[in-house]
Amino acid sequence: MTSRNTVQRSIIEDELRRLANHPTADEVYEAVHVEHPSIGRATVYRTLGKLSDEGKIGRVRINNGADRFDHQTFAHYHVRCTCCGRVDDVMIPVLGDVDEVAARASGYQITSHSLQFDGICPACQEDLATTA
Amino acid sequence: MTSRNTVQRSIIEDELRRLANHPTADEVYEAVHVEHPSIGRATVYRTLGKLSDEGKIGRVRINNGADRFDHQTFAHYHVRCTCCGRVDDVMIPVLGDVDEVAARASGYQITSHSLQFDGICPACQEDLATTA
DNA sequence: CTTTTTGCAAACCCTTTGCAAGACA
DNA sequence: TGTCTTGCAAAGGGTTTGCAAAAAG
Repeated sequence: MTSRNTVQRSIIEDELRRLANHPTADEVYEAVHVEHPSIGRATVYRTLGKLSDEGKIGRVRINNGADRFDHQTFAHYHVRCTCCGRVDDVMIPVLGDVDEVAARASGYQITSHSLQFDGICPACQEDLATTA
Repeated sequence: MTSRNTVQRSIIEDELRRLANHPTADEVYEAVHVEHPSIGRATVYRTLGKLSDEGKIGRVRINNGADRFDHQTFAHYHVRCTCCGRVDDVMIPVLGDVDEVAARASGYQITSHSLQFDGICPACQEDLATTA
């Protein structure tokens, strides 16, 4: 069950790092497809999944939307623009004690939390201001 | 664009309040379907959506899973059991200042945040303890 | 009588899966 | 060689939508 180094795997990982900005699996697929039309969609989904399971990349689960993949792996939060859908990093300190507090409040054994912000990105704020 | 009071609407809302425990739209549909086989799935999805848009019920977006609906409408957080999938309330104080902090950190105009916990519910903890 | 809502089925998005062929170690 | 991975197409879960008929105001 060891991971093999295939051509596809490194192409996909490279493309994710090139795109940099939290692409969906499908966006990675589209980008890869331009140069390598033979690489299938399923391979991209499978490979991104494996890479994130192995901790080599991050997976950002978005409420009500496709998962996004992150070339960075350290813990941080994300914000999604409700106008254009883009997703950006939110560089604020990770909540240290909420898991413990939530555990006491719920009786659950907490393994993780995810905090997602929704809002309007700077570009869309501009657009709204000039349109109005 | 005013909301009309239809039979289906009140049946669906009543059923949600009876179920109480964060059902998915499909679970509400199944429950409604028992007594009212003529009510269609699309009606349940549409009605729950409208009710939550109107603020009469809550919608809980679950990472990587079907949306759930909540008969309670005040702001609170949720935890999902990674074993059995159940979703419970987490009655901890709502984070008051994170939106502002996130706005400063990201340049976004933040409209909301959602915090979801993942963990193991008391029942599954039992099961794991006795099985191991 | 006008507008919303319903029920149905089909479409939709995102993702996973079965399988035979191909690539890695 | 033995096992993992690929590519394809089909299936899957969750949800939305087009449309004509029915119901609300």
